[in-house]
Parts: sequence; structure tokens; C-alpha cells
Amino acid sequence: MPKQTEPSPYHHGNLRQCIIDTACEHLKQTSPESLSCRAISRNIGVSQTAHYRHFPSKNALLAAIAIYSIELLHKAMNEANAKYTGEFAETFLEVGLAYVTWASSNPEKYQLLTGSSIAKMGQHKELMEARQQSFEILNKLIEQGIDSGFFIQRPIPELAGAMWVCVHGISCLLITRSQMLLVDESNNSAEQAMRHVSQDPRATLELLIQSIRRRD
Amino acid sequence: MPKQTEPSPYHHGNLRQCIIDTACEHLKQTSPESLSCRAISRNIGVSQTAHYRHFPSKNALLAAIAIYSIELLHKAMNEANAKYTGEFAETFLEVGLAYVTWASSNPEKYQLLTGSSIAKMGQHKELMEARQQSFEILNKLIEQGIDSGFFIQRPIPELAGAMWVCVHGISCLLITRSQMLLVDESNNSAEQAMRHVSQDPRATLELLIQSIRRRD
DNA sequence: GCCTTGATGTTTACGCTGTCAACTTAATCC
DNA sequence: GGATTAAGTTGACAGCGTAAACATCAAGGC
Repeated sequence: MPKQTEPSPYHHGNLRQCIIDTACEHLKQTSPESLSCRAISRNIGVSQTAHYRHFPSKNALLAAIAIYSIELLHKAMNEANAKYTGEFAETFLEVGLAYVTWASSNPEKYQLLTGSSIAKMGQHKELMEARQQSFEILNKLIEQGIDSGFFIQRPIPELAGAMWVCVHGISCLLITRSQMLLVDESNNSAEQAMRHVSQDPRATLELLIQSIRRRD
Repeated sequence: MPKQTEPSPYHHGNLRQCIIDTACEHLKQTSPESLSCRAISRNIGVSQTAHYRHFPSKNALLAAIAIYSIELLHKAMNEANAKYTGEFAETFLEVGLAYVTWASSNPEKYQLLTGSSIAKMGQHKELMEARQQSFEILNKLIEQGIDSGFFIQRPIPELAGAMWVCVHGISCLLITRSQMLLVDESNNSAEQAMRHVSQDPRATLELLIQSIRRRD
């Protein structure tokens, strides 16, 4: 996707998005903190400070990537929500699964999104709004589930918080395991547990959802 | 704790642990990747390459801190396990709560421990052993819970994985929120959910444990 | 008591990084 | 068609991890 091998006119034309795309590629190999703006510029073929015309700092670039990532995650959840229109139980599970699947398919973006470099940007308005907007999907589903008697009668933030914990926890485990697998092939009980979650995240999520289901 | 203002003899005496302690202090303000060995040396009052006599690289220092941190977490869980000798339900909850409490009280160590810089060190034998050793506490409790009929009859790795997801998920949310709180005071539904989990992690954990409890 | 040895700490240097100031190029507006 | 301004470049600065060569000092052998 990044445009690199043009006849190199003085002006690139679409440098901003090209920087974001190239940065995402680099993030697959390095952490946000050790992401090198200079390496990105070298990769694209522009000068080492060209990005300052589009992002005031490296942190601003990271924030832009984070917003872009939230939008993608939001889209993935929305699509699942629109696709499964039958039973509520199925819809809820599939939306959660869409979250987990997107996270493990885009580990570099998900880790940026939930990492501490971004958490410390609490003042970033656009970022917070994007985050809130995608959380709203979960919140509405929880509300539906309570109203329809599918979930136990408890405050929405309580149930939403519990489910957030689940999808985030599963996502973290999947990502951590895939990062460890590149070098490790042990078979202890910790690895067994991770493997179980990794091989069937749906089962784990389904199990954990039971905790907020109404029993009759 | 770090020793800094001595008459500065040529040999420090206890530089290794002093570096680890000072590094942990610095980690409260910066991420593992941006931790500066030179800043640590400056802080202690030794030359900028003194640490190479104790750690072959910055990554090796991070691994040493990680091992040190796992041992502390292990100790916290062990103490809870030894303290609550009554009902199994209470013991299990308290051990999980000890995990979450330690994590949120030592965010810099917990994030190092579960971060990707460490995940990529799968070949580090001592690190893997320490991790496995502390996971064994959870594994044994799960086994007990199944045998005594307190938990549902499912493979140990399945239930252990699910509970791992829960304690890790809760820990992450607590830490993220405390990092955001320094700058943000919004009140949207995402914040409400985080606040609920933060203000009563025990309730969230207790709720999620229900998913693996046997129903009669 | 002296000398050797190995562990520990220092100095200097290299190429990398983010960022700033000053400059150049090209497109756009009146 | 000249001025303005957005977009990209150049060169410099301090800070970073790390490698090589050097300095200091405690311990052990004679």
C-alpha cells in the first residue's frame, strides 16, 4: 500500500496516509516506543523530517494511528452486529468474537490502542471520542440483553465492564502467545492454558458470558 | 532504597540490585522500551556503561527485572493462598484478588511482565520457569475446585485459561484507568464501566468466577 | 610483602534516534 | 503574475545503546 518507488517528485502527494501505513508495517516488528520516524522516512524515500509537515511529533503520529485503528475495530464489530440478526445470544457472542478476532489479526494496532503510550493521552479529544463510540456498541448490546431478560438484572456498567474484561483478556492472551510462539515450544501448564484459549477463543468467551446470563 | 550519595568509592559494592531498583523507579515514569540505561547510571552516580559488568544488554536488564517481578507476584499469591484456609470459594477469590491487587499496585512491574518486550524473550529459560512456577498456583486451585465439585467438570487448561483471562483483563483495566485518570475526567459509558471495575474489582471477579461454578 | 589475576568501573567513540531552525520547491489565491 | 503558503530538505544538537580499550582494586599464591 505505501507508495515508495515513484520517480520521486518534490511533493509526494499523499504522504500523510503513506506515513501511517508504513508506520503500521513497522509496528509489526517494533513497539510504538521504539518505532523510528527516520526509518519510516527512509523506507518511503523522503527526508527524515518530512513527517513534521503532517504530525507535530512522534506521539501525534501514534495518536493518529490509534484513531485509525479504533475505527477499524469499530467497523469489525459493527459488521458482526449487522450480520447476525437472529438470536440475541448469537449476536452478542459474534460481536465479542469479532473484537477478539480483529485484535489477534491486528496485534500491532491493538497493542498500540490499549498500550500505555496511548492511555496517557487522556486529553486527546478525538481519540477519546472514537474510543467511546466503539464502546457504545457493547453498551447497547448489554442494555438489550438486560431488557430482554437474557442477562441478569444488574447495572449496565457492571456487566459491560465484566465483558470488556473478557474480550480484552482473551485478546491479550492470544497476542502474547503468538509473540511467544516465534521462539518457544515448551509445554507447561501455563502454555496449555494459553493454547486452549488460542485454539478456541469462542469457547472461552461463551463460557465467560455464562457469568452474566440469567439462570432459570 | 537505591544507594546514591556515598563518598563514591571506585567500586559501588551492590551495583546490580541498585540498578534493578533504580530501573523500577524509572519504569514508573517511562515504558520499558524508553527506559534509559544512561539516565539510571547518572541517577546512581556511576559511569554510563557500568551496567555492562552486570547485564550484557538493556534487554537482559529488563529480563532480570521481569524475573524479580514475577517472584514478587508469586509471593503475593502464595501469601493469600496460605492466609485463607477456610472455604474454597473464599480462598480462590482471594488468590485472584491478590493477583489483581498486586498488579494494580505495581503497574510498572506488571506491564513489563506482560508486555511484548518480555513476551518475545520466549527462549529465556529462567524467565519461563518463574512464570510457570507462579501459574502453578492457579492450576492447582482449579484442580482442587474441580475435584471438590465446586467447579464444572471441564479440562483444567480450559478453566485455568478462562480465569487467567479474567485476572489479567481486570488488571489491565485498573492500570489503564489509573494512567488515564492523570489527565482525563470524562464520564462516558466506557469510563463508567472502567470505574465500576476499578471501584470494586472483587465484585467483578466474583461475578466472572460464576461462569465456571457448578450449578445445582 | 609482592605480584598476578579477575572482577568491576571508566573513557572514548560510533551510529542511531527525535526535534528544531533555516532553507527550497511548488502550488494556490487575488 | 506576484505574493502567500503548504510541503519537503538540509544541517545541527543532545540523548540513546553499545563496543573497545583502559583504570582500579580486592583476593590468592608464593
